[in-house]
Amino acid sequence: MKLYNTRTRNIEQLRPLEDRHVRIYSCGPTVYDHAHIGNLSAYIFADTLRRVVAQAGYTVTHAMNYTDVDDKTIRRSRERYPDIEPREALHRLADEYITHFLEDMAAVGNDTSALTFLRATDPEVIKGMYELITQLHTKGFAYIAEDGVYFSIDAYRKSGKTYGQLLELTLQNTSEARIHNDEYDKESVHDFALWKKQKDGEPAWPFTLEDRDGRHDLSGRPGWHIECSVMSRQALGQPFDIHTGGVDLIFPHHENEIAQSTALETNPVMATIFAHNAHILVDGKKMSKSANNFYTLKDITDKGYDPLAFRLLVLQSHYRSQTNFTWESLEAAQNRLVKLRNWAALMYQDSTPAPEHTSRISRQTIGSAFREALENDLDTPQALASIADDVISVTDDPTGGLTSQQIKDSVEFIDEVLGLRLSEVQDITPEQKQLIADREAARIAKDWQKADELRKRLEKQKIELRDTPQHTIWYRTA
RNA sequence: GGCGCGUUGGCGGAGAGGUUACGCAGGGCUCUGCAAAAGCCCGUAGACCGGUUCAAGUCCGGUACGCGCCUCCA
Repeated sequence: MKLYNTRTRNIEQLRPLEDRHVRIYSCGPTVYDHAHIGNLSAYIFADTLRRVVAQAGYTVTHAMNYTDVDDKTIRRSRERYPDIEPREALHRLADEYITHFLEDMAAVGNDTSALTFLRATDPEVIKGMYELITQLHTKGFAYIAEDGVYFSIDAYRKSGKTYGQLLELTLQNTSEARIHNDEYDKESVHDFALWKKQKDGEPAWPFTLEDRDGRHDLSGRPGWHIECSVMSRQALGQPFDIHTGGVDLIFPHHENEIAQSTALETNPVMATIFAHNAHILVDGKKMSKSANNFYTLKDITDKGYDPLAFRLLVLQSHYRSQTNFTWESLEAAQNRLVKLRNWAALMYQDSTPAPEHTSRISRQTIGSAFREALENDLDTPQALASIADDVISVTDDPTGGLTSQQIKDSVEFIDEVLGLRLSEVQDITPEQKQLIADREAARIAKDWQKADELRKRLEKQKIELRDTPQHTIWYRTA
């Protein structure tokens, strides 16, 4: 398994730190609103990565966080529940959007049962953040300011570690814009908040730190970056193998996570591989909440599209390429999905094995082209192409010379790795099978009128028929 | 201003120094009682300008345009 590593800017062989076990951490959602399809594409990437790593023979521990405390969750919770105690309001809002999130995840084929979820406001996590910040403070990597506790990048650098492990940070590309925006009491413009003191009406957790001036009451809430540092360590230990997220998280989020997580360690590596997915664009621009040019899954389903068509659309392009979302391309993906399902339905139907192909195409050989593509930096477009080449269109026989059992195996294998849920295609009922058999009999008797009538009855049940030289095939219409 | 990425056929989107990506849409043919699907074939893609090479979408340099990050962000 090879994967592009942002840290080294190279495609690298995956070498798990523990034998046959791969630990993955994926930056999850901030639960203040519905996820948009750009968010979902990042989770489709993470889910597919986990599937591919698992099928490559590793056991996988995959952790994801919920950011359930930040500026946006706080603001929204106060709007929504103005009369409720702030922490309770926050919790309610988060619960609500976590539910929506899990629904969306399932709808686009992400297996949430394979994930270990952590919440930033979980008491264990809060405790972990308190401990880490305290230690950072004790060791001189953090300092107390007017409005909170900040991480000192200068101290981190002086300890001999690199701030800027994922991208080249120069004075020019970081300071200029930040100087003008800087409204906080930081020692350096690069420094970032580990903990923020409570403001009016905001939820807060007890927090005290002691320095030479005495004990400071800093009750408030965590900074964004510290959440991921603590949750990843609690779920996976450190260092772990793969850290995923969108490219927009490279800086500052992941850079800051690395600094926090490694300041107290001898090993400067937080995770071996940092893997980042490129964005989905709308009209050639990045989709974002702030630009208000985003679509949610509901927008897609409202137009009658299948959420799994969106998954297929995402998988059709490489995760490191920007993808321009258009309704036309979603339509194309939906058509392709329907055709894949029609092929999957063949697993319930008799097929005539063509001996010269049966040995070539099987669960194992889907593997060679398919698996090879996926294990090469998760090349899902190539893998999908190999399905078409090797499986679906090998011979005149629509089954591709596969027995129904082999099709079933192939479909299940594809599902296992791509999560397209093709195997959920239902078999037809015995009654429907009888109708098909009756029509066959009518055709043999050249009773065309009866044959056509039976076909019409099936069409009303959303089943269409194809007569091939070998036999009659059914498939479902939407 | 700094750093990085991209520019492929009607649309989306890959791999790749010499041979079909793939999908969707379109045209033709075959098959078929009809139908539909499928199969086969087709449309002479590779931003622009130079260079390297026997050979370049594919490597190198430059130009133009677009995008991302540098601020919350998948």
